[in-house]
Amino acid sequence: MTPNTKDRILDTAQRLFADEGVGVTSLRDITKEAEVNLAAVNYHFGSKEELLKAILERNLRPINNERIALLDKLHNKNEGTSPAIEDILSAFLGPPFYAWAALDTTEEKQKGLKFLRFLGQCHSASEEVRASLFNQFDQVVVRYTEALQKALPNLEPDEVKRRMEFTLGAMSHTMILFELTATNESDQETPKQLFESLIRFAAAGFSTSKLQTTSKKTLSKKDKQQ
Amino acid sequence: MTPNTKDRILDTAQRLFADEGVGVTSLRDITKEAEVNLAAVNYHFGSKEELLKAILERNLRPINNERIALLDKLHNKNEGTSPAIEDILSAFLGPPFYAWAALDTTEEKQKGLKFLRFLGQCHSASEEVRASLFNQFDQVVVRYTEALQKALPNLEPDEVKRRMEFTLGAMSHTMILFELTATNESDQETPKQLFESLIRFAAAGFSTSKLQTTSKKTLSKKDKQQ
DNA sequence: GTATGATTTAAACGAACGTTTTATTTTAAT
DNA sequence: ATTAAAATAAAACGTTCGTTTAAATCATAC
Repeated sequence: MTPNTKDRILDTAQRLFADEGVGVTSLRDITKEAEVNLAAVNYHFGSKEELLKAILERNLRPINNERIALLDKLHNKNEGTSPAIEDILSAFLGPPFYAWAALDTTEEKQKGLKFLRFLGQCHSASEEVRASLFNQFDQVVVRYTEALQKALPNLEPDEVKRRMEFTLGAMSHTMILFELTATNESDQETPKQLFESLIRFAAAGFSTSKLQTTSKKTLSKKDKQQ
Repeated sequence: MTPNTKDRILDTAQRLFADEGVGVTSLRDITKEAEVNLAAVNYHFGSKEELLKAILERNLRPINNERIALLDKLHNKNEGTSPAIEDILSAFLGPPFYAWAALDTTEEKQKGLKFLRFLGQCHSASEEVRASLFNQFDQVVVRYTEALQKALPNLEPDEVKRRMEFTLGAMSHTMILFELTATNESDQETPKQLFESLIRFAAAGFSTSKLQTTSKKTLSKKDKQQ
């Protein structure tokens, strides 16, 4: 309950960043809540930005490692042929959620929720924050995009890239909203259902053929806004 | 090129909010760029938050009005039967993009890009910013969710709600990235293609049946992170 | 026990923030 | 031309920010 100063800062900052956002959370907020001295952040981390990077590093590393490991496992299992779209997406989208679901204590689950929300927010934060996030994340996205392009040979590679962006948007948005559905203790199935729905949604979006046009355009050039 | 003070503030604030984010953009940044006095913001708008609301109001109103009008038109055209999923999604996702594409001058297009990016950022900003955004937007989302639930009677209503959230996430993420693809002047087709891809992606995600399970789980309980 | 390095503490730094105040200029109606 | 209101300008308000400094405390090895 009372770890060393460094971990107290990390835990508290992680929670406040998730709750209030990185930009509006001050070092005074963090150190007061963590019950450590104001100067401790600069002593242990050097600056506020280095603290942010440390939080991202600490939590993202195992998740991204698992993403890569799961993709390798998928490639080994399906020698020669491409894995199923849904399996690829499950390996990509699953780890953050399953890592959270595997947490033991309710206290750890609570902290995990804050971090999922925090991660989702980072996707649309300032350029510096995004840079810290994508430092690790980029390589994972590139590898999964390549796997999806191989699994979808009838789609233009650029179309796969676009659909990967849509999936990333849906994922980050889901992470931000995740806390709202997961805090309801009486319903432990909803979080799992939410991520399974996301995987199915994205898999269907990836799998649709590009030239499918089931209906005509409903917008003409005259329908312009005023 | 040099409108009145009020519009100069609105235009400049819109651009800076989009570029830097709401939280980190100061009134001094805005008034310096707009070449107006610092006190002008509080004189014309009362506060920084009221300025933000004014920007959202000014730009969102026509887009949301068109969304409602297009949905009504769809319902009138398909009397009794539900409109096609892709038509509903096109009516919902199209207006921000088509409003931008209908802008005449490159200067207006540039400002429109900033606003799209700004809008996307607001979706995952602080609670107060989201409140200003959803003040109008909520009613539109509710109406479209109802239309989609009627068009997808085999899906649980909650599943439709979840897929609507996925679509909102993909949309806001796309808006943020939109500027990167649209600023390339040599390629005027890419922005249009991006939104059409989004609509097709979301339509496929909505249309998939809930119980479709094309493959087994790839994650076991033993695969927990360390 | 004493010395040495690591850590914590209290206090202050300069800068930037949103807002307010007061004075000056501009505008428009009589 | 005079007057009242609207708009702009300059300056200062009090707060909060991240960071730094310097002293005090703690831990540990000799």
